This record gives sequence, structure tokens and C-alpha cells, in this order.
Amino acid sequence: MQNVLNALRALEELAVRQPIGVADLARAMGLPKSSVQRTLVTLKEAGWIRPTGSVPTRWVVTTKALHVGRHATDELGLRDIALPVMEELRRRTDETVHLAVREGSKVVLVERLETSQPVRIILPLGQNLAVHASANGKAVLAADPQEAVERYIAEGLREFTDTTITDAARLRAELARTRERGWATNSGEWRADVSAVASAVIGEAGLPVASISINVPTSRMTDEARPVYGALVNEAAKRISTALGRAHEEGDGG
Amino acid sequence: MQNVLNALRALEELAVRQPIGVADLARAMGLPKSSVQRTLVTLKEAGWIRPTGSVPTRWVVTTKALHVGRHATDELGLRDIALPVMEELRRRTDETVHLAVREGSKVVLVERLETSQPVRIILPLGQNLAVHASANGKAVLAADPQEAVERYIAEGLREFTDTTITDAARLRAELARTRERGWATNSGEWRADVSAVASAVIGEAGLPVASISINVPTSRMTDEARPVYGALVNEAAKRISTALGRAHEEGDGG
DNA sequence: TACAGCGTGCCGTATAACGGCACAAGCCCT
DNA sequence: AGGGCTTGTGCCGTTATACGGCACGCTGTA
Repeated sequence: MQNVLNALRALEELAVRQPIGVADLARAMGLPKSSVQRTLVTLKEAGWIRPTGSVPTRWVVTTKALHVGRHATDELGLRDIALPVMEELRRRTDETVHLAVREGSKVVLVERLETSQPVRIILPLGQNLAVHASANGKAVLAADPQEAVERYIAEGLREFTDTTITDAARLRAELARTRERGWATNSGEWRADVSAVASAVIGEAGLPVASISINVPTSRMTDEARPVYGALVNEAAKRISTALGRAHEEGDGG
Repeated sequence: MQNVLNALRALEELAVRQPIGVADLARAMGLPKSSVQRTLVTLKEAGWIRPTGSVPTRWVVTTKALHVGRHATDELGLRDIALPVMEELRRRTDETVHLAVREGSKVVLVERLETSQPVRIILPLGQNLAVHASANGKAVLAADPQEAVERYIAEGLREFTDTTITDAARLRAELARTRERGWATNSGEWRADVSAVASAVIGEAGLPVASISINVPTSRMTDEARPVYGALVNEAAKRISTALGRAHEEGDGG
């Protein structure tokens, strides 16, 4: 099934580089031009990409992927369960609320409700969050077994800002504190002007399946506000966790 | 490339029906079980789906599609251009603002900023909007050439609520009014409790490429508010249109 | 206990994908 | 103006690869 793998890789590569032509894409993928050309036509037939109409031909992705991707949180009705809770959080704080799911060693933003105040950064859904430099990432990591933590640390802790935790020991200590109080925090560790507080949603297996966070401009994240937000996300995550458990029981009788 | 087409179809089918097993999916697709099984394993290898871990095996989509789909508005930097304008709209109205793109005969929601007030419906990104029963849809349709309108009407006007326009003549009249004033409206025509006002974003070819809308509970959509919102979306859409044009000029020198 | 359904894997055949190649058109740098 | 280079597109013979019937072990039900 090499064929399908190539086609899907082409799609991903194209999404990042779009708008792009056959030759460029073929070079980027290290494949013959004619093979890539055939793949592009096929992806077009399937409705996943389309030519811009310009000459020379440039290709872009359609919304088909978005259409498929919106089901990513369907598994246990996570979206339906989390949204009301998220909305209450947003109403109480008037800050941006994020829902991220864990996926392998990645943490991915899947839903968001924005503050009504002006914001600098509006993250696109589908964005991978830095695990060691985001509140959601750290909340998930803290709820993971130690081996998963070590595996992640082994991959290296990339530095984004001057507050990013790049030292393994410091990260372990931070995760320990996170476990104690039930919520994680982020002080401009990914972007200097964004701070956050998050708490993990625990699935039936006792493992973190998602995380919910309150994101604010660093300037508004005072030392008094942080624990208040912490308590809020903690409670919210717990509510989602238990609701998920109930949904699962009803769903499959066990 | 039948192979790839089947794989992508399996992905779409799976997304809608997830969590689902091989046999069910094979039945739904009218394909041999072994072929579908092979496809599923391949899609897993590529990271687009994953087994839930339960027994018997059930498959769900990952966030890979979301990750690819977020580039759907990259083409001319639509997202970057539209978001600031959307945010200003939301700030001025404190109502939910939607950005939809046109794709073939479909209109797809690609970005949203929510009101800070409690809302009943939060639409997932990637959602197809009813063309004749949504403000965004009507805004796009009104900016289309007449032949496109007739082609759409020929497909039939499905009824969603008792205010849905199902009569071709009435729709043509409504589109004419939309063209006159520059903005479209929706009075609970898709969901009784959701009303909206929208204006189309016009691309370089003079055709509609997107649409921006203000969505409010029907109870808040008074006769006084409607033209006010109309003027706002109209101006917003114009700003996005001209900014797009400039971006395009700079982008390719023509 | 028999059975029907499931998910998984094998394997011989035939088909459909591969990729080298050629060609026309457009761009840029003389 | 021109020549060289790169582009997108399409053909076609070979061969590797996907197809799908089939069989297996398992689970839950009648």
C-alpha cells in the first residue's frame, strides 16, 4: 500500500507548502515527477485538493480535511461534553479557553472559545502544542506514567522563550508540583506574551486523554489570579472526566 | 489509482461512523472485508486513524486531518487577513462571527469567534452550511453568476424550518434584495433560534471566495439591529476583499 | 453446544501503478 | 530577439503490487 502512503504524504506536504506545483512537490518528496503528478490528479478527483486555476498550475488543499477532522473528538462525545463546561469557564473568566487532546506523544488543540478582549494570538485548531512549554502539554504529561515523561524528555526540550523549561530536572520538579495541586501552568514559556493554566481530563484507563486550559496575556496573569484559574480548570477537568466516564458506561455497558 | 480513492473514501466513511469495525465499514462501502482491512492498517501506518484499543477493534480518526485542514484558508492568507477584521466585528457587537469559504457549490465554515454570551449552538469548523438557508450561503450565492444560482436551485431547496425559503422565485427575489443592499440575512431559516447577517468576500476574478457573518439568537435579531449588522458585515467583507486583492498583487506581481 | 458474527492473515493471479521519457509552453537572463 | 532551462502534462511497456476469496481463531448468543 505504498501508494496510499505516498498520496497521504503528498497531501500533508502540500498542505504545508501550498500553493505549490508538481515539480517542487516532487523534489520535496524525493519522488519522480510523473508519480507525483498522478497522485495530485487522484487527490483532486477525491476532492481533497484543487488547482488554483493559475498558470502554471498550483495546488491547494480543500476543506475536505477539515470536514473529516472535525470528527476527531467524536470518540466519546468529548466535544459535546466539554463545550458546555468550556463555555461556563469562559463566562466566569472572560478569558480564552482551550481544549486539547492527547495523541501519542503530541497534544493537539481541538476546540477553543475566545475572550471578548482583544487578543494577539488566535491559534488554529489542529495546532500541535509544545508539550513541555504549554499548560495543556504539561497537564497531560504530569498525568502520564513516569516512563512516558522520561521518553518525552529524551527527545529534547526545545527552547522557545527565556522562560522555557529546558532542564530535565526542573521539568520533573514542575510536573511534581503540577500533580500536587492538580493543575499545570505556563508563564510565557512558548510565547512570551501568553500565559496559561490547565488541568488534564482523565479517561477510563486512568490515563490523560485531553486537557482544558485558560489562556491569558502574560500581563493579566498575576500571582493572585493563577491559583484562582487553577481551581477553575481543575474543577472543569474533573467534571469532564466524570461525565466521560458516565458516557462510556452508558455507551458500551461496561 | 483506485486504491487511493478507496482509502480516502474509507477515511471519510470512517470519520462519520466512528467508532466502527472492519466488517461494518466494509458493508457500508460495499467492498470486500480483506481489502478494507488492508486499507485500515495502511491509514493507521500513515497516522490518520487509530484503533481504540478495545476488543473487538474499533477505529477512530486522529487529529491528522485537522492538522492538514487548518491550511485550507492559507491560499491567499485569508485567515490572517480576515481574523483581525472578524475580531473587530465581534468586539463591536459581542456576537458570534463566522468566516466561511466557498468550495464548488458548497459553503464551508472555516473560522469563528464566539460571543461572550451563552449560546446554544457552537458549529464545528468544517461544517457545510446550507447555501439557501444560511446568511453566508445566500451572500455567496447572490454574488455568483445567475447560472450558478439556477444550478443550485435545480438541486432542490431543502426545508429546515418553517421560515426556510423553498420556493425558487422567492429565493431569486431574496438574492436580488441581497445584491441591492450588499448583505444577506437569515431569519431562523436553518435553525429556528439562529439568525444571521452576512456579506460576501470577492476575489480577484470578481467571484465570491468567502463570506463573513454575524450570528445571533433569533430573539436578539430585531428589525433595528438587522440593518446595523448588515452595514457592519458589508464594510468588513469589503475590507477583506480589498486586502485580499492587495495581498494577491504583492504575491505574484499581477 | 452449535452457530453466526467478528477481526486477522495468507497467497496466487491479474491488474493497475510505476517512472523513464518526450513534448509544448513559459520564463529569465543574456 | 533568442536560447536555454524549467515547467506541467501525457504516453506506455514492464513489473511489482493490490485484490479478494478463503481459512482461522475467537466471542457472544441462541
